[in-house]
Amino acid sequence: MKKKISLRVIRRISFYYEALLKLNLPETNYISSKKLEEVTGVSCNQVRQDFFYLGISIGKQKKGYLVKKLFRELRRILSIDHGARVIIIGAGRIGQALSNYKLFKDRNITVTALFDIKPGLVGTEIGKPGQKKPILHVDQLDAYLNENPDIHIALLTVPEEAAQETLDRLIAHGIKGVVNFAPKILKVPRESKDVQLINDCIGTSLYKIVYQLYNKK
Amino acid sequence: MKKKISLRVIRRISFYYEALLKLNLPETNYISSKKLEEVTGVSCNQVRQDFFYLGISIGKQKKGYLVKKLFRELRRILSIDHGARVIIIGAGRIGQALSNYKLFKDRNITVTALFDIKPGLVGTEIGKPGQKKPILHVDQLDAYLNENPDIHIALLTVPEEAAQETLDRLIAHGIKGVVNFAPKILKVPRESKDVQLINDCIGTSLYKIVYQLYNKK
DNA sequence: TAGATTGTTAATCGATTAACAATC
DNA sequence: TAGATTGTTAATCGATTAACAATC
Repeated sequence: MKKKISLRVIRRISFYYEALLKLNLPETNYISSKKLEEVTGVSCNQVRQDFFYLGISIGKQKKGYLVKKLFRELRRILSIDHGARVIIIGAGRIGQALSNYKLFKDRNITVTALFDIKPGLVGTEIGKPGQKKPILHVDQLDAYLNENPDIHIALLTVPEEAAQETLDRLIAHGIKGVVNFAPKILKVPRESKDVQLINDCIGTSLYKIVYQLYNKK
Repeated sequence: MKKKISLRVIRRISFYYEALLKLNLPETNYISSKKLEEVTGVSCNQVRQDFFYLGISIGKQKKGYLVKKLFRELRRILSIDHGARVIIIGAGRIGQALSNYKLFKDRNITVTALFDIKPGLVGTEIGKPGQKKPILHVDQLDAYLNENPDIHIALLTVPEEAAQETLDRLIAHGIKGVVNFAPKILKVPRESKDVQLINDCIGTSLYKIVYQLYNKK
């Protein structure tokens, strides 16, 4: 029975990893939970709690965590060395932005292709020379996934109205993980419970700001 | 002393609002918490709990909530009738996508202008005819905010490297609420505790999917 | 009336924070 | 040694779920 790891934990783990990337310390240095608090904003107690929960017990009292070892553990947890390959459905502005996302490069995630239905887009390529990604027609999805059996993840950036329908189609084609960026909560059909879906609806957090700003006493 | 309302509650409230928009029921209809569960995926218990917590007690036993009244309450909580006006800092693909975001229109949020530093962008306009928004230079920010004293919210879509610096600058110019979309946790300086900041880092949830997919037993 | 649905309280669950003995 | 920092447990906090009396 696997321990369940919440999105919150994974998100913090990714903060630690990014902070480590950015600090660019020699591999033989040590970094303490206190220092990690400083650079990530996550309390040192939370840092240690996370490490404990995930079974990372590599710290040395008085010193902290060996950068080399910590890197290795974080990479393992985030499955960075798997080098996940993903596709993007919807080649609008958000899809295009994601196709070139620096964050993904740092995590060894490769966008291999985009899919759309717009005649002006389909058949073109985007990205810098040497990293060009084709924009294919959604009808080519099935063939593409057959040719690329290592692709299990899709990022969904189609318009809200097409989102649920497209998700169903992706699942029918065997996709196992989907991140939905449209501002609409999607649901995985009952019969496909093994499919992972995250609703990462862009911009919805704006309403907290609006709420707070207009409800000050 | 104001009750603290978490982002989660506000997000769910926005789901209810959107569901209501989409269902487009006659104002004299009733909608039950059970029906809201069906269309939003939020359990009926949670729906009633939220309404109770927010002081919305307008239900009728056996019927549910009068659509007209419920709309009014949700709009009030989300401050939709305030018609918030916001600016976007960073006119790249994500900034441009947000400037034309359907979700914002539904919520009566208006993007009035974008800011950037790129010579090719500054001075141009984007958006459909009749809704064109200027792209101004970041140096014009101060003057712009003086001319538009009703603008208190900025959406931050600059590259990661420039994010913290730009946030500090926005705060110096009097901005009171910021949503950060860059995949980097930003912090509000200690001396500006009244500024609301939400780190809505796009794409970071992808790591949960990757994690889950590569850690199946 | 019987059935459905609310408002509200209590129980449960999960996540964060605090504390501290162990020890390098 | 004294001080710092870990790993781990316990306490706290907050959010969700369950239950049910009230009542239309």
